[in-house]
Amino acid sequence: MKYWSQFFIPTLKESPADAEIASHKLLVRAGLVRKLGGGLYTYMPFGLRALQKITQMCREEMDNAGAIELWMPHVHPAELWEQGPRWAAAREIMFRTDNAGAGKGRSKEPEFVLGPTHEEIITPLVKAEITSYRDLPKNFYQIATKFRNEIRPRYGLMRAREFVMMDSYSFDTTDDNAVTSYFKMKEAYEKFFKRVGVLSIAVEADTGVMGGSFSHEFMVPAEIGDDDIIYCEESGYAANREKASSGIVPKDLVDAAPVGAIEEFATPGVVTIAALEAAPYSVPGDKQFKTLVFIGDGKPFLVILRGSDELEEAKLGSLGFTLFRQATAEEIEPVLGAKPGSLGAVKGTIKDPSALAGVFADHAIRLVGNGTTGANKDGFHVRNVNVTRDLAITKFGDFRRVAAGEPCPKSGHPLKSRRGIEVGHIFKLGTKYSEKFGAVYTDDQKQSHSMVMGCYGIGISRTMQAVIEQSHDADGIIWPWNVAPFHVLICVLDPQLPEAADLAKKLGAAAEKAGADVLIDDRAERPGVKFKDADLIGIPLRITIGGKGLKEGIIEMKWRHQKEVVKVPLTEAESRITAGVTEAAAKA
RNA sequence: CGGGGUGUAGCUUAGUCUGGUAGAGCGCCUGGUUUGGGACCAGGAGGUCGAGAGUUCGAAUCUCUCCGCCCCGACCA
Repeated sequence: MKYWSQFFIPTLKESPADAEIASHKLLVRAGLVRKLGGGLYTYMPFGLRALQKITQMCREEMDNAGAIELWMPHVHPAELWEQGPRWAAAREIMFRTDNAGAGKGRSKEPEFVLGPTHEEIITPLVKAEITSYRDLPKNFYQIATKFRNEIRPRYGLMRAREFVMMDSYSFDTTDDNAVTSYFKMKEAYEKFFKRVGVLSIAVEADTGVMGGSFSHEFMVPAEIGDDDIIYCEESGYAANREKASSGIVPKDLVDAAPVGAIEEFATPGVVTIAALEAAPYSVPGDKQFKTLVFIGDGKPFLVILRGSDELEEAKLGSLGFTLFRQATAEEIEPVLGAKPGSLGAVKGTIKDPSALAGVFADHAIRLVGNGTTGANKDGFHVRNVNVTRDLAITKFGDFRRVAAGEPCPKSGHPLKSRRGIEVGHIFKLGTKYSEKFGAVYTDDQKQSHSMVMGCYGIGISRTMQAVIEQSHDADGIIWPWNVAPFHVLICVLDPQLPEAADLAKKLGAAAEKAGADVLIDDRAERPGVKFKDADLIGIPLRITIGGKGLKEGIIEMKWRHQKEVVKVPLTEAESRITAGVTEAAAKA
């Protein structure tokens, strides 16, 4: 039982100028956090209570799923990262120090990084400690502060430079077992988010810089989310837009028959899809081929899409390049023979085909048939281009961005889209890290194999804010029971009256006995201030004790998520509160 | 990193264009009146106007440099 006057909840009437979204404003107004700098926040006593409840539930669900908690350093020798498979990509977001050894008599100054995640730490550890199949599987986790030098911190705790994350790493003997471990985690995550009281949906996701074979993200639907979720209510299909595919290309597609030979024609000044769609050319976007040039690990490669489609750049990750980027006009011309706007992939028109690392085509271009594309000659295009006859495709793949309204790949119903906040992510990694670091085990046939890994993360601090984003109204936060910093708020309107103070203490003790965390507002404030603050900080159950009510022989009960104020006779107060607490806890 | 914006008291801000003693609301302190949805009256404290340089008799205001913060894009839990 805490007394407000002894505790510390600095509430604000006005929103801070730098807060844009509801949850960020409320975090600050309700006294949960204070900002130190961009993406850096102090968890105030009141906010820390919510964070710790989330942490504890996460710990319990991980333990229940058989994972084992440990604690790893957050200062890492950069060497380890250099040995790992993603130094080039990851160093961008890491806080680094290269003068940690300065003035200490070392000839070479070691470089250190602050850990953004721990694959590079856990894998060498497991390599050293586990060598036998008898010790597998294992899943290690920690709940700790992570550091990422975000290019743009945003929305309070949503994207911070320093944040609390649960990260977990599984090690298995075989691919099948790794899949089992993966789905055990998926189940643990679902239980966790349910306990937190936040609606989250698992969607298929891109593996990004993490690498690995498949992956799910846990998304909290919210308008302000950074991600697009593509989903289908009929089939249950749901995926991050970066990963989503659609059924726009029929499985039994037969390519259109060529209507004639390729024919070059002059298109002076035409360098966009739209310009070719216009008169006098009038070639619809979906009858054009769009040719994009990228540089992958130093070599150019082509991506071909329908003119009407957009590239989903994340999907190029499946091509296996460590680093890739768009090519510049200067890099393009010597290889293709023309500037952007007149590019194509028709056999024989590419100036230097041997320079290319590959020509990758989206499946949907097979819908084109007798299409038009650049001639690799400035100011010229070619028509009657057909995929199998005229293009030298290295590999087909899914590279286009899916739009809402396209058919679901499973049911064929129109796909929908909505925004979401990513609060958790699970990856089946495979052997990418274990091979690199030599994490092998010996099986019962004395054979040596790389361990099969998975890695899993939950943004604990981000989840706290996602809860607020999903559960608030115009007056303030509406905490779900299990994450509420306190469950019961006893507003004592006349704290100077001994009978009111005594009753608050007695009812608080009863609520505590029933399992609730209790806060008593004993401040010498006017009732209006107390009610406004009560709504703002969002404690689920409010009990009001006032001099007026005491004379009538009643107190009041009000749930934050309901409008009604219920008058309760003093004689029933204790039992009604106990019953309310018990019921709310059972439902949560 | 590219584009846009912004910086004045603990918080929200006016004043900047057109240079001339730095203002308000909230919050805070003192006294009084109030007392069931952010009360009222009287008094008070609190500012190197983000930092530095320059122009000027005089700079919050004009110029330059730097820094912080916010928004849009790429990245992420």
